[in-house]
Amino acid sequence: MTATDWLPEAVRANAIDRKLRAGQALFHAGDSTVGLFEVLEGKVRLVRVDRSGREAVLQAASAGDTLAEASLFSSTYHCEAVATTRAEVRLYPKAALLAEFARDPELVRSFAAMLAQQVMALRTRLERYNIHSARDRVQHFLTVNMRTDRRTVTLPGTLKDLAADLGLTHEALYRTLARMTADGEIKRSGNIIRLTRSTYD
Amino acid sequence: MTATDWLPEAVRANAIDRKLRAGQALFHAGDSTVGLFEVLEGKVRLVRVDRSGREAVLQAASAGDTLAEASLFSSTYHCEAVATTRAEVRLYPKAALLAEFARDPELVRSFAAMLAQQVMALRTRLERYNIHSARDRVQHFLTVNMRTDRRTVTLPGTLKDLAADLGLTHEALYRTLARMTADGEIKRSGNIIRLTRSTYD
DNA sequence: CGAGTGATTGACTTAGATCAATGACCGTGG
DNA sequence: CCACGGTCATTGATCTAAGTCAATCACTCG
Repeated sequence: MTATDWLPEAVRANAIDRKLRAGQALFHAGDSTVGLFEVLEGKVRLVRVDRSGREAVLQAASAGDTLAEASLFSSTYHCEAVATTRAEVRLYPKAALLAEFARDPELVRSFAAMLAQQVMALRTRLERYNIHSARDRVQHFLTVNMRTDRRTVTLPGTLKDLAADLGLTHEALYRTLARMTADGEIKRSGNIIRLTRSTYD
Repeated sequence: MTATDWLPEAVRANAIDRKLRAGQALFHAGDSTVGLFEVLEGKVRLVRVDRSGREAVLQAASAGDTLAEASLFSSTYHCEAVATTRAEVRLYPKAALLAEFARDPELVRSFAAMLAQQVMALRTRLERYNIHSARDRVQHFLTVNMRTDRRTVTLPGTLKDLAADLGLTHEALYRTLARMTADGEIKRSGNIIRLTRSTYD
């Protein structure tokens, strides 16, 4: 379920790791594309800069995220990539990847499947962000991430991470969870949240 | 640049159009997947329902949007699709699509390229949503959607649509634009916004 | 043991949501 | 041809939920 699971050995073997210091650029707009990046450690940002020097973040990638998938189908980059912390990235060179794509059509399908999955996940997060109330946003998250028992959700990381993921401050999340617990809507034990059967049904 | 541009004639020829009344379901969780949907008119929602009947919207698709790309690689649906208005959808049957995929590897690449593009666009919108200030959010939108002259942005639809896209109420957007205009940051003429050179640089 | 981080709660402020009203515009049907 | 219903654009007033600042406690790690 990691974003690079679909990559075959042939491509992995050609990967190149690279360390970056904070502030160092990975590529610039206009550079020729070199391949697919995976962030191993630290944080890397894709940024577009307008003529007055204002920056707009296109993506903030952390460990485990992939970068610049679309660049595989384009000859130059259209944004900057900069490490915002000391970071380590892995490059899967474009040539090796495209060669594998040509040799193995099934691989392209896996790639497409992974991308389709991502599109869905991103759209879902986007919908969540359209909900303005913190409580409803948490509800949305819980409903979507319910385990198959349809009762519990296991939180992946820290609550702070979750807060960032939900687009809330961590304080707002703590308070919201506290209120939901007080109202008997959920029960928490460690990093597991149990949905209490709603009263109206 | 439409989401279905990559579809070849062979697949288009097999498309099936279908009209839905408001509230009508397109498919249910557990149903076998039938193909890729394109919304021609109206609105269709992908929804996940939890055991207490609470709904979480996974995607709200309007005219021009595509639906359930990931279902091409899965045998059953994992959510409900319901028209929220009278709507018309076009179905590209799975069999025809997969057959074309098998016949023409280049097509899968086009599909992947389109998805990669979408992933990037969605990630960018997500980053925008992480910005809490309405003004900075508008700035982000403008910087990202600047035309090649790097000075002007042409608004696609109505301001209300844009507001929804930005995750703001239309009132908030009007006010923000008014303030930015008053501050000389932008100039508006019709649906074109011109970025005034920032003062600090 | 002290530094660093996560979890939590309190107090205060504010930006944006909400409710409301108005004018412009546009198509349409009588 | 014009009145009318609908939607967009815009602005005002008000309210509240979430952001911000701040403090505390628990825990881990070297």
